[in-house]
Amino acid sequence: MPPVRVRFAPSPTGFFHIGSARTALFNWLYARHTGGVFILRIEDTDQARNSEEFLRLIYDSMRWLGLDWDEGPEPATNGQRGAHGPYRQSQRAETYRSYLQMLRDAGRAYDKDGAVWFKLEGERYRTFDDHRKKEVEKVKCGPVVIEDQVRGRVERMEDEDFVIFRSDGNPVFHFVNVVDDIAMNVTHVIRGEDHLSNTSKHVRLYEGFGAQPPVFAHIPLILKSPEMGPGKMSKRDKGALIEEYRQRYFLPEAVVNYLSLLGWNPGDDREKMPIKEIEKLFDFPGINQSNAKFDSRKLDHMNMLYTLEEDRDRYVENAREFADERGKFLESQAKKLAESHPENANIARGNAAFLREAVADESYFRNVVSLFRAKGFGTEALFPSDPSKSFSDLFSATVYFFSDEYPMNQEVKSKVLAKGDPKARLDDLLQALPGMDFSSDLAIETAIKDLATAKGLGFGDYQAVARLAVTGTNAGPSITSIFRLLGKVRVDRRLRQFRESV
RNA sequence: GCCCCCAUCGUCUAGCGGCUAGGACAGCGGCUUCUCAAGCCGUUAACCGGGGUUCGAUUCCCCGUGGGGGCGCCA
Repeated sequence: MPPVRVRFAPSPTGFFHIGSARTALFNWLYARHTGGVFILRIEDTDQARNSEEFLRLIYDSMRWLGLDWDEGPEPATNGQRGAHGPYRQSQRAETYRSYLQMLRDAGRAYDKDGAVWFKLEGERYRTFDDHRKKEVEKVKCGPVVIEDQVRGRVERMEDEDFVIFRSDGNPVFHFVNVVDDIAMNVTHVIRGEDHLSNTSKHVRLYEGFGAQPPVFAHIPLILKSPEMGPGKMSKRDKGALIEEYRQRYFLPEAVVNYLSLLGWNPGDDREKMPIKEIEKLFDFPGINQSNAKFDSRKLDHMNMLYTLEEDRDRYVENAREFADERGKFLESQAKKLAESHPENANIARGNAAFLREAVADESYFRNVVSLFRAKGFGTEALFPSDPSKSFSDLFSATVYFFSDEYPMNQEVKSKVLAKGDPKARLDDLLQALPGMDFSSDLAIETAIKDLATAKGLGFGDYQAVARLAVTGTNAGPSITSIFRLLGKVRVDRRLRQFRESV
């Protein structure tokens, strides 16, 4: 058995979306599973629609996901890695020319209407095509038989010559795809089911070159979730772009784990698995035949599982980076808005300044972020997808840690104030505060419990009103941690201020 | 219109002729903790329909229906 060589061949004509990522992942997994070679090949023959920016996004997204390639472009050096390059089709014109000559020499290519066509073998006849509303020439030949590793035996008739070089002189997808797979010794083609119908063309081309077709594995597509409507996931659908998850600081392991489960499973109940485990178990028999609908809630859940066990330092680093990025974004917004909407510009500038201050005290920032990490913050709550809500994120959830100007949730306020005797509880706390030990969560908890016991009450009678006073809301970390991080001075000031307002 | 693929809870799926049809997400109910989460316990929910084959079909075959994809000088 020759070593496995698989490839992922995206074209840089748009954002990198989860369908592409999943195809890349399955190829990568198969290479790693078999100890084979994973090739990245850029299919950029359509100059009109290509862009260097989208190309960069492919590299970045793949690296973020951890899908390293053994052969392919070397973007850092503008070079190539591997012996079968170049790996950008825009640089392979010579190869295509010589392969075309092979076809011409074998009498399998001819010119028509300025384009070059691939010639099928068989008896010819003309017929009217209803769909295309024109007469076409068909060729009588046997069906193409594909032994697909996922679909099983698939037969399809390929009965029309097709274009392999456009009249503008550029080769078309079917041609370059097959030529490169031959030239790069690709042994297994793993791609989306939308290519299944194309495969008959490809097999005919392999035959035309006298080459052995690779093993095909057509994997199921990722469809929209029911609430998004019918059809397959497209770049416009919410949650379709890998870039979005990166910007929202999803953990790439979580995204990869979720994606691996879309159309594949290990054959048992396991879902959350380290990538090494997935590598070990991944193989064609585990791949499903039916399409899978995308479910963002399950992805969120997977991300939460990873977040909860995420290494603390990296989590804090991510938060810091987020604050930094968001700060820059806000500053640039402020600059843009300065003349047209000065008020909004001021808000943006203020928020940016806030973020700068928040990260300035490193250990304090670290402590605050860690508190939220322990609560599984990591998805929408922490890093929202909607940039217009520029402040409804970690820093709206934590604003009271960094500023005395935190919003008071009026709904929560009226609810909390309606229960028991909040004013008395605030007075109790203010009175006990000077003597309280703030050295640890446990010490604070003990102090509040002692106070409650002395008054014939429970911890909860103090928790809600204290939380409201110092945070303005009813959600967040434990009140003891909040007290400890804020420190006695600020707690005292806020309790006092709040007491006066009620 | 033609061709190809697919079909188990709302969603991801296990099942590979005999199961009380299992798990996960979401939902619902409860417990626990100082709130919100998380966690724990419980619970609602599925074999698309019709024919065969078989002692027996979710499982194999055919038809229908439904879903998806393709039918470019896009990739």
